[in-house]
Amino acid sequence: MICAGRSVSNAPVGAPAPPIRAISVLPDVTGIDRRFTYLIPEDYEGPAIEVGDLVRVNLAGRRVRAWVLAREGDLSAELPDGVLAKPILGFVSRALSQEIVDLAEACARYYVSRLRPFLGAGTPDRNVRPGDLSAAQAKRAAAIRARREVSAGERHPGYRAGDPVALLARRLFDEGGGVIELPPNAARLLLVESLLEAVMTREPSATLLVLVPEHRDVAILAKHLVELGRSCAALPEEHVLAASGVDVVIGTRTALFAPIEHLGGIVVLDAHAESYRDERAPNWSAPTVARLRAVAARVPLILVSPCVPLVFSRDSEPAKLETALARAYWPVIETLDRRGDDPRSGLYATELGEMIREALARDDRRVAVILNRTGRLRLLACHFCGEIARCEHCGGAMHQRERAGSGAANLLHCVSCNAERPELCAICGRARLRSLRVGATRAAEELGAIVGVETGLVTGATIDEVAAPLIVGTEAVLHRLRAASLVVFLDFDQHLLAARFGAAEESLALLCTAGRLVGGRATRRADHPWRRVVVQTRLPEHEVLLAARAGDPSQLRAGERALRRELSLPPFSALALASGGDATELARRLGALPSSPSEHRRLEVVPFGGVAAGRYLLRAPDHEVLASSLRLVHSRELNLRLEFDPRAL
DNA sequence: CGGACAAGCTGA
DNA sequence: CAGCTTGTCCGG
Repeated sequence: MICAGRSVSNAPVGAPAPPIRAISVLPDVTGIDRRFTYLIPEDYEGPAIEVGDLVRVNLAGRRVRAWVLAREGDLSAELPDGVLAKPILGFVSRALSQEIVDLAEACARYYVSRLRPFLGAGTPDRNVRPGDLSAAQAKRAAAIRARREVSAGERHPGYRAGDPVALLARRLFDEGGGVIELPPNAARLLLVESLLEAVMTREPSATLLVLVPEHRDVAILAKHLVELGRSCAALPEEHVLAASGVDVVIGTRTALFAPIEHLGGIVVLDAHAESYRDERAPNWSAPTVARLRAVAARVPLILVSPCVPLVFSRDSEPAKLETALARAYWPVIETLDRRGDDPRSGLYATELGEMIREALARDDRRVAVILNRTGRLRLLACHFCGEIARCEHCGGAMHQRERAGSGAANLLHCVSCNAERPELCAICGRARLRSLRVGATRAAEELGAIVGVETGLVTGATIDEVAAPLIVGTEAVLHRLRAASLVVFLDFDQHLLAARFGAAEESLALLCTAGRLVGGRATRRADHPWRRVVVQTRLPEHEVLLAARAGDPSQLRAGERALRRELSLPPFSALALASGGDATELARRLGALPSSPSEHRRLEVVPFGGVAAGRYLLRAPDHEVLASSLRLVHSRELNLRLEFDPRAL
């Protein structure tokens, strides 16, 4: 037991000891993730230090930032013998709040993870001085005054309290939250507006937190809401404003960690979107964290999606619009059945060129053509003997690579071992190879020639604005354009047949995204009959295509639900992938856990990708069983990565 | 993470 | 045995 006060205080013997101001902090240093006790010096003159603030401390001789996790009156119980708490070096920034620190701790527990990634997610990029808050509050007061002047007649022209979308949202909010299946072209702004009304009816000063998948959507939605006279903080730029109390806070997944003084509800738009999942460990996903926050704050959570994944509708169907109405908001989807086509016609159905030419001629909007493969030729075969071009060293498929300088012969390049050789067949030695699978780069060249217009290429790597009327590329195209007359999927079977159990849901999501660009069936018919989504496929009767054409994903979901229940796949089980140096040790410890009484609650540990890979797939009946087992055996000294709901499956 | 320190290796 | 590398531990 120590008296840390002695190290900082010269209080005379016999006088009452001054209060010890100790704080518990977590340093912002990777690989530490431990709490340390520091003191606020007696002569400290900076701003009052609160839970969630960033302070600077001296840790093992280094000056580092650290989050304040708790204020402790008495540190005698916390410190081991002989350890003296050091004073903090100063205040750095306001960052989080008690609620967000609690949320981060709940997340770390849920994902059996370190705390630092979650604290980091909510911390603003730029330091916030305590004084900045009052300026933001002044701005908020102005915004509220402005809002009072908005009369009912000045509302968004589309807003009607009796609109089916508004009613649906209102009903779900009043029931305490839930899932809404909102078709691709139904007004999301109307839904948000309705939820905002609901929040403010319940508590006028409360804030609605709105999540969107991409940063681009933040500005668009925020602009609309401001036009409606709502005070609105767009994250991450307006972190301070969000903390000061506004009607709406909008942001991408990190907005879940925004300090909001009085949260009234959370809505996650396009809850199916993959960008809601952090690709870095601990791979947290926004709908899951949104649920943790909503439960802690006791506010409704509304998940909205045109294609509600099974994880959000395991046992019951989402709330939805009446079928005929929903159908009107779905795009026209047309399939080009390629089964009968001559295989030599390549990637393009005979009528495709004419379809694109018509859309370009009759519409100001651009045409988007999607092929989700980058590069030129992804799989090559000898024109004469049919042998696939493979690497002599590792046997992997070789791709075509352009050689620097024009006119030079192409080289074949092995993606896995980097070997190169001239473009010759390894078996018969002849130099004529043909492509079995064409990449987006090559498709852009070919389509440009077929249609006879300027063609732009967009992939995930494209940075510049692309102005061409015909855009060819990977699905990055769908996120780049705001509207299109025609969207073509050149090889949709690649998505439908992907060897992942989520492939069907992801394929439907692609059609929904494309459907937003071309608009709904109801608005299209008379004036823009060519606006549609065209899908080239050899599987025109695939249930994904049937569901999309019917504008009703519930039939697809019913099939998936039965299948996944049968196979005990999520959401009828919980999965995690353990990898890294000590994954084998983790697997051993999990295997040694005493099995619980009822057999079905057992945890399965299966080597993944071969025993030698040192990766293990963990399966339990539900997340809580999985996480609590992992919490029992995981410890700080184990070097491993845990990925819940792994994507690679 | 990165500094401190201990253990292990090398050359004179 | 100094001088160096490598490995392990720990931070308040």
